Amino acid sequence: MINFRAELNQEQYSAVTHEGSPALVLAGAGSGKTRTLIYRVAWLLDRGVEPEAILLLTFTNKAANEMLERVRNLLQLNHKSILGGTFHAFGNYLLRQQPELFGLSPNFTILDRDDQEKLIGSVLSRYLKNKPANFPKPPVIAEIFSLATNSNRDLVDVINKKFAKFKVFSFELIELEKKYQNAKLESNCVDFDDLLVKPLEQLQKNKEFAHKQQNRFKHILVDEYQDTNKIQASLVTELNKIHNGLMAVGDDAQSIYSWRGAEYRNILDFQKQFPDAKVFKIETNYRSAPLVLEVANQAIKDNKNRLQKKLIPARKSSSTKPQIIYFADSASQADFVVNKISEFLRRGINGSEIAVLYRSHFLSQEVELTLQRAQIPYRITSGLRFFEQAHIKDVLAWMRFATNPRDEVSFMRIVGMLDGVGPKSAAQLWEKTRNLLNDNQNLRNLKNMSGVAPKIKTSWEKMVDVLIQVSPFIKPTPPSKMLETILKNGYQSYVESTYSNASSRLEEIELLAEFAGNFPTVDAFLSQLALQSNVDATPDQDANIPKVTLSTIHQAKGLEWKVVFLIWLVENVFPSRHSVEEEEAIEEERRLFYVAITRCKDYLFLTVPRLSSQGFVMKPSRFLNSIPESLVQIHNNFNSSYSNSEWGEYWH
DNA sequence: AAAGTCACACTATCT
DNA sequence: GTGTGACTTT
Repeated sequence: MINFRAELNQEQYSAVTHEGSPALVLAGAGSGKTRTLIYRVAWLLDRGVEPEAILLLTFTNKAANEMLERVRNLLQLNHKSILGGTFHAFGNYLLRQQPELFGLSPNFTILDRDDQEKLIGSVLSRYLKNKPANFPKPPVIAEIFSLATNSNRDLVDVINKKFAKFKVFSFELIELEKKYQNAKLESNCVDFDDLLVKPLEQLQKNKEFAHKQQNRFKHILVDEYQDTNKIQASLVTELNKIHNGLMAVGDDAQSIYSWRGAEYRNILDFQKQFPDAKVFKIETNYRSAPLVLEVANQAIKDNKNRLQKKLIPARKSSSTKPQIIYFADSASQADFVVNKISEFLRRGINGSEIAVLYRSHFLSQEVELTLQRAQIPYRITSGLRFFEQAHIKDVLAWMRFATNPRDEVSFMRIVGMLDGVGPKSAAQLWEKTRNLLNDNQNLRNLKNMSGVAPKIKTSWEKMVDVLIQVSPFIKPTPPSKMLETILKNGYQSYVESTYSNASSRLEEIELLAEFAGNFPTVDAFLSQLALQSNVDATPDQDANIPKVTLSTIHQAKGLEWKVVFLIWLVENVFPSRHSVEEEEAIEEERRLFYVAITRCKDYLFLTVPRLSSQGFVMKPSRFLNSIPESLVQIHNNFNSSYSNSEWGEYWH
């Protein structure tokens, strides 16, 4: 049905139709990497491979869904049975199939980073009654644990190399880690890392389980392979053992997640790992104008650790040069960006074709405010995920505890909302609750629990009543109904009396309830939320209005826009001050710079504010030095006022 | 002693 | 917007 030869270029075609051994596809930015993967899936199906035998692992769930959707359109078929999503979502899938195999009850819940920190905090306060001064706080501890897991290294090794100032606490941290692992099991909870580690453990030691999975997946397709970590690479290696049908797609120049354990060496070492692997290179870039591409090529050239690979433009050259613009301060930078955006909009470019990118979330503020003042619609990928806001987490805590009454973190969150209950009494109540529910998880037992202080007795009983009403054990109700019950029986009035912006928070809970309507069971609903990335989940009331995008570079991965503004190109911001000490870290920042530039199709603006808000002079980013002046237009615009006419020449 | 409240600082990057 | 630390109230 599909004419693969006609619809793909030669490079893509060879990769898509490869057979008989693992394949590594080195696909430069904008080279049709996604297209290649989609046609690969279509080709496999076309050749009669059963959809159940295909596993598609991507960096976000959204990417997987979009790809599968495009495959369906391509083949005009309905393949619901292809498994696709993030490694974590896949891990969750395996765990849900046979929870007992992994030491879990079927109703286990997933801890996000915030929950993880809370659990570590409560284990810590039980374990170390008097914390030594300078003992790391839960967020840092979580980072240490997680990095060790994801890079498959010893805790001590990670502490010595990356967290040297906590060397003196190595012993305590090791103990704490064991207790934390234990606490998760007792809570019947898993964290993100468990979603990878637990399946890998079973694949390595449980022959029967391994065999079943290895047999099932004849073709494993992995996107963004440069950002997989050791555990993920091992997972893939194990799953690949019988059918050997692995195809990994990636670009070592775009590896930007080493700080969470990603190993771009997984790409460099691919042929060592799979000796019969075939390597394909896709180097024709369809996305960017040649000058933009040349800037990108120049930007990355100073990196030593990389595979030699160049991007060749497919597009014809245009006269528009990328621009580097210096401003007096960040306020005039923001003014310029917004003025320029209005100009593009006036000239008929759709808002959804424009993006403002930056190194860290907080850098978006000025531009965001200026856009608001100019009444230009935008969407922003905030640091805080929608599902991680306090009020959302609150209602979810009710649902989670009702679903999994061993979930300590959720319990603490709920009782913490009762008037007169703080951390101390919450911990005491948890001890009692845990003992009471130990042999019988019937929430009704909590109603008359002894030792509940008189002043909270009434609110405690009310709380238990709500939990009983929504308990899936007592009577299963759809998640949207559960939310409604929780809201009506107290949470709504809690929000109203707690937050000044209660109405907008309640609206968001409404939105959540609507979303919950898509899920028949709580388990499905809750795990979906935990696994959803920020990119997947931007609730949008008026999705039809085109919006300018504000995003971190990390979250912009894989996306493209006609117009890209890359702002705050200043030393210690980009590259970040945390990276300037180490060459490896600088190389990663440079890759990030490269990712940012290669998002752009036509109009690229690199902007530099010269004075900080405190008035001291900032140094322009070193990355600008690697761009030859001949490739760009440079503007010095130190006066905060600039005339629009000055930019007129830009519009030829 | 625990809970509540207020002022203040300050932002890595994320599944 | 959130987390923290100092202060006041229960």
